[in-house]
Amino acid sequence: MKMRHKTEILTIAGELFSERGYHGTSMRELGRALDMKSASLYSHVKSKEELLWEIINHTANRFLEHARSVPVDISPEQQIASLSRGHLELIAQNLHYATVFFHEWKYLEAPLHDRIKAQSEEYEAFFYRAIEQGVQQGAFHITDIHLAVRFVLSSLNWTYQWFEPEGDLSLERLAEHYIALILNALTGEP
Amino acid sequence: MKMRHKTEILTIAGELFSERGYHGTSMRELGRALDMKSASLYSHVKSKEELLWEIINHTANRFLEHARSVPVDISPEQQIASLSRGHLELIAQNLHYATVFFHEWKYLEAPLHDRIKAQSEEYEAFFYRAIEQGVQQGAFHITDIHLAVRFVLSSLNWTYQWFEPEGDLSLERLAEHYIALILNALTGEP
DNA sequence: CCTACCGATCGGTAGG
DNA sequence: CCTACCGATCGGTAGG
Repeated sequence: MKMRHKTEILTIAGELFSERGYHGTSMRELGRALDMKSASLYSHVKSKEELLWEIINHTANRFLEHARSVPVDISPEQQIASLSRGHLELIAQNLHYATVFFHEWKYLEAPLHDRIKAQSEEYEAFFYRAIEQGVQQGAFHITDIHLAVRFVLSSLNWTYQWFEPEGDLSLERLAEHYIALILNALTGEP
Repeated sequence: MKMRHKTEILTIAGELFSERGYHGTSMRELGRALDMKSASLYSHVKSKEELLWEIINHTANRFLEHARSVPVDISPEQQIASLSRGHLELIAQNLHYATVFFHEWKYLEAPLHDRIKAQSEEYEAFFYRAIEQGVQQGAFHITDIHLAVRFVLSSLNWTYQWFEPEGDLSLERLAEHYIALILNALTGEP
């Protein structure tokens, strides 16, 4: 009859949702993983969707927090490097949450879905402005900044699909190589 | 009482699975979208998972077919360009199937899962060999080819998450810009 | 945190 | 392709 904290429930929910999907995980399975009855979960959350929302919203906030912490008075290259490194670290160090975030956010109901969408756009704007600065300063050679933002974020996001925290490839090495590839892509002559 | 073809069922299943997920779509919903009872679906397929398998296997085969059709006696740059263009075309022109492929393949049962995994590795090898050739010829400056393959495929794969076939951005323009960014990334000085 | 339970829905089958 | 139906499971509530 030991009491659970909400964060403990969210952690296990993140594991199960990332492995089997939100719709593929039942409250009974989650209860079983926590050694409690599914009915007891409802004293911590008011619905299954609340679990999904908390995982996704928490992750979105962490992405935004990091982006806001990147200085804007460093070079565009350094901004892109810092944004990219933070992005990869967040994914690699919170693989379950990141997987749920990327994989399941579209299953949130409309108002919540829209809030995440707005946060994503705010987040992308940090990449946009860094690349824009780089173009203005002549460091980057990009004719479609929006497309370049998509390209950079695509290469970073997909990491959740294959990265193994216990594998041979360290996060440091991954980040170093990816940042080099991204900066090459942005600076290359047209 | 009009008869349905299996491809028609698969097309609608692809739409529903891509929008609501495999676990989030019921056979009754699929039947409703096809104007038939869910029980009747079982004269076409033996299980819900067969629908998922056919969509994913068909998509995997099309990816492989294109990769095999790319000549190996053209320059590494041209090989990467052709592989990338084909990849983007396949996603953009089969957005529902591609979404199901990327999003739901992990929900296949182990033996089917393994077959798709093997096909994915075979597919990645085409990118690997093209980049390897480019490195040997001095055109690409890459120290970790596996990581470069991941990077390239990541940037391409994520397209299914945001591309709108009816939107302002044409497939041609997308492919042109992405190929330039990818080749920049691979050729850039270290 | 539990037991007991609700109506709804699930994938799938029998038999025509 | 249909009607009728199966046992299992779903998210969630009542009441303690």
